[in-house]
Amino acid sequence: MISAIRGTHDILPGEVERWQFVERIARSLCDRYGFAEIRTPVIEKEELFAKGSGESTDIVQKEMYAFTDKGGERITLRPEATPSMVRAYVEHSLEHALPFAKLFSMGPMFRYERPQKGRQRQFHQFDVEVFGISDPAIDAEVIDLAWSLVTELGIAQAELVINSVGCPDCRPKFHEALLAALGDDLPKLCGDCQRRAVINPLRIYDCKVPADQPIIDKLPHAVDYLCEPCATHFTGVRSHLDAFGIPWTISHRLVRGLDYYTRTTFEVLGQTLGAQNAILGGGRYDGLVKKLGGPDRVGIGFAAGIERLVLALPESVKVVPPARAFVVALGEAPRTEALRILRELRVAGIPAEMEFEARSMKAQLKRADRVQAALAIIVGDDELARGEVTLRDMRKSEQRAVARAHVVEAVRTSL
RNA sequence: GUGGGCGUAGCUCAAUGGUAGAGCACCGGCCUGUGGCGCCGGACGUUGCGGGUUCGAUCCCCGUCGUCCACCCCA
Repeated sequence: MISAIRGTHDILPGEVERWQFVERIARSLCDRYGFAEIRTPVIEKEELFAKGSGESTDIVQKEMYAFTDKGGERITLRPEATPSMVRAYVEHSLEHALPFAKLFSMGPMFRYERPQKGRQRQFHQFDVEVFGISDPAIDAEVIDLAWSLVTELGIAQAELVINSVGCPDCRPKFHEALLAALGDDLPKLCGDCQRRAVINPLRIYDCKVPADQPIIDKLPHAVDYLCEPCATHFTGVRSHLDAFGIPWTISHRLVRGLDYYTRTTFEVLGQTLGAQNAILGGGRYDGLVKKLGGPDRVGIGFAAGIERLVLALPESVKVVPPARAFVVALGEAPRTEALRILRELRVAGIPAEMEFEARSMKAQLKRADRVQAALAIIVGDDELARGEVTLRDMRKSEQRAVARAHVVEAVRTSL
């Protein structure tokens, strides 16, 4: 037997309805908030992510499905959406057509990691990006969309955390302060932290080693070292969120693992996801468009893990299939007529099914029951002779004769 | 990449060093043209794969693959 590749999954009927529910709400929200859909390729040049996501990130260093194609080009399956969105924005000069571009996309992402709860090698993201708007109101709008997604899906016990990581002007000062405060304690931290101190001191806040926590708890906070514009921006974001009535808390430890973030960062954390508790995460990336060869336009966005949304969905989300009819045929001549009825119903827009194997009426009705058919249309020699069918209401267990010519109308009114 | 748990019927799981069983699901009968409930019957397994120990392995050992959880990282 050939099985699916490790870390990839088939989404089967019964499960896929929950996905469709999530996707439906996401699209509906984008409609309401004025976001347009964009679809970008699953494969990109490797350098897009080396430059975009950041050479130092784990995603680029060890998690990309990168390979050389038959033309000798370095290609990768996309590990995240943002660089692709930026590339498309730059490549098509969307700053002209869409000066204030509000875009969304959904699709598979790929990271070579060890699978666990809420983490697959092929996973799916709902991704939202805005280009060209720097007002803190847009930060709040993007966060509002993210929060509305979670609440409209009925995900309980979700928590919104925000932070500001500053900009290239003020972050060096914060890094300095961080290292100064660390001082003699630095050698006491874990190996990962020692490396972070050199590459990206901010990410010391990501550390979960228990022994390091007392030291990290005493470190200065990024928000206290923001430059004037960044501080004003962050205050604006918070007051807009308050105006929207969205509950937030500041997490000084929310620094995120991608290099491009500036100013606002945020995550929504869930309860039912095991160790992978981030349902969605994002932030502002004001230098990224320019870095990828585009105009100097700001950006902000987030990505939500669809698997994680589905995991966090309440059990009670059961998608009820539309009412349907089931055609039952008894014998050869009735079967031909039954097939015509089946097609008439479908052409008329009525979901209808039929058992094609010549089985007993009992078996056919059992099948009708299995597919939760609301109506059975029974066609046998008796009905054929009278120019009728028997219309059985499966829920009420009542049935009546209906003229052959009026079958579609009778079914439509009885469903 | 590291650590641990688990791989037995389609699904959920039992069992024993002497060649496997239940519940659900499936098919049929009771009901010769009437589903759900009930009763009766049927079909279904190279016990993940490879090797080793043993007279004999589903069980013990080694390897491998898969899976789950955690670290790491992140959606």
